[in-house]
Amino acid sequence: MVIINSYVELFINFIGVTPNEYKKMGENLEISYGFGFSPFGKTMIATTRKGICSLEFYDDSYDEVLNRLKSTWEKAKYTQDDKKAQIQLDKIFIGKEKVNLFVKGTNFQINVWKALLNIHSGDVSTYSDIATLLGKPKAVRAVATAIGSNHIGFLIPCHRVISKTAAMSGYRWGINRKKIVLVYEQNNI
DNA sequence: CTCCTACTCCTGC
DNA sequence: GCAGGAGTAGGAG
Repeated sequence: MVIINSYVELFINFIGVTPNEYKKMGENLEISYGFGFSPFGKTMIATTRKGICSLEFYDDSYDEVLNRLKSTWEKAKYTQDDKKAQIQLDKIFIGKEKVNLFVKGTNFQINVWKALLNIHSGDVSTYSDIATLLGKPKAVRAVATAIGSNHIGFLIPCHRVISKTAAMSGYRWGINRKKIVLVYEQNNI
């Protein structure tokens, strides 16, 4: 069951490439990344010309999220710009405007991530609902794995997927943060 | 091929 | 209520 309410939401344009497609274009990719703050703590954001390719929360050290960025887009050229990053973060979390996303994943992962975009702010869904939505009701664990490998926090709303028994289940950036994001959204509809 | 998993269901306490 | 096990489909190497 995916509950859909109607209210204004970020308009998200989604471009996905498979690992093979990325191999062909990887050499020319330029990534601008930086560290800033969002309502949910320290945040790293990275963008290409095609769109945002990473948005991750971190607590003490950014080593982990930066390493993950660089291993995902291993052939890209990187420039750091924290000021630009903070401006982007402010637009995302405070304003409401169009956002382009650029992600790398298998077809299965991309389909799962697209499905997440249909869960609106303030609503939640479950892993089995997403699996059913994709026509593979038994692929629950595979769906969960795909959701867990999402690198674009908040914008691809993996925090809106919880387990069927109403437990929060997992979150890459900490269960506690998952709760905080959900409460924040329910209060900001 | 052999692992592993941000799941779910069913049991038995 | 909680703990443990089986079933499960895909992904990663």
